[in-house]
Amino acid sequence: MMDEERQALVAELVKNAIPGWAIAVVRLNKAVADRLGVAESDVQCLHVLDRLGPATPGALAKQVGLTTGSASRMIDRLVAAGCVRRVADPGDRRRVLIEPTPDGIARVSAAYAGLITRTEQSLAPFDDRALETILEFVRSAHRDTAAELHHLPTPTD
Amino acid sequence: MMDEERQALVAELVKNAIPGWAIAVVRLNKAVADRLGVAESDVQCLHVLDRLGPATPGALAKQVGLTTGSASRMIDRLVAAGCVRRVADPGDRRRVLIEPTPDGIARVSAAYAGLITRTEQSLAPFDDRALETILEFVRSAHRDTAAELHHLPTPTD
DNA sequence: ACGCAGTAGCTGCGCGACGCAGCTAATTTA
DNA sequence: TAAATTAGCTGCGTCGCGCAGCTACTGCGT
Repeated sequence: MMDEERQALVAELVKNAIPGWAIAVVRLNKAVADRLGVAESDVQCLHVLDRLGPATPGALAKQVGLTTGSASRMIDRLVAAGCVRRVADPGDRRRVLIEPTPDGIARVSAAYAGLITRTEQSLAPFDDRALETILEFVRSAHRDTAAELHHLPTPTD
Repeated sequence: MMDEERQALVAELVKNAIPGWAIAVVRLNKAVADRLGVAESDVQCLHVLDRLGPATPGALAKQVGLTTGSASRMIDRLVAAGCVRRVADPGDRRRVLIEPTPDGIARVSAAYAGLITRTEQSLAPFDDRALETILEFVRSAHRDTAAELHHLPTPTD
């Protein structure tokens, strides 16, 4: 059985602190999309490309949570905005690789430069031991969220 | 000057771990909206109501990042879905208070019950000292994100 | 070698969420 | 009391999205 102190800490984290942060993150994502003049999906797509490198439209559709048709239009917009390029796959002539342009990467990272600076400053008071704890936590939170993504999508209810 | 170990930890956090989590959070938010059969803004609205209690349409519009007109339609949808109620403000007859229904609260928290359980399990290995560190970090990250929202918004701001 | 199912991506169409501008009603101010 | 301000709601155009169907290419089986 958990002691009360610990229970209160966990409850505060999962019921208040983390959800509050998550809500702000979603709002910020929308704000960034509005600021860049693109759809939220487009920003998400650029994030995925920035993290995973070139990918096919089909893979991007899965990552972003769109149908392949909508992903095709999304890529059209990003190409028109000069953020990505369509590159033919020589090995399979059906496939197309979507590749972020330097300008696309620069634009999206510029939008987050302020937040990164703020966060670095907020991390300053923590010692190395604490930073390791935080990193471990963030990674586990990422795993949990990703896992939930694969268990939740049951539209057939 | 920071030692290299510390610099690597901070860089990993702000350039990989946190963005990776944030991307998953945005995807999950969209997945939950799809699952509940409502717009992403609607889910965000329910979150805000859950955390802050009854609010006016204007306040909700600000919190969610919509115009008052779009917020009005959003509330129409949530009323139709049985998630919120419009309650007249007796003190100011122009104003309307939006109040979540028990059913609305229940539905949105049910959608996140799995994630909360997962997260509680992931927090089990951390001792009380580590949990305090994590809580402190999450709160500061929340503050940073919220602050960025007010500095980034519209170019006309 | 040939045909046929499977895969990858793109397009016509309708739906719905959004912003904008304008409206009414109620409150506040001069 | 009249004018200005605030709160919320509605017509209309725009645009992102899913769905279904299409073409092009691959690879499997006979």
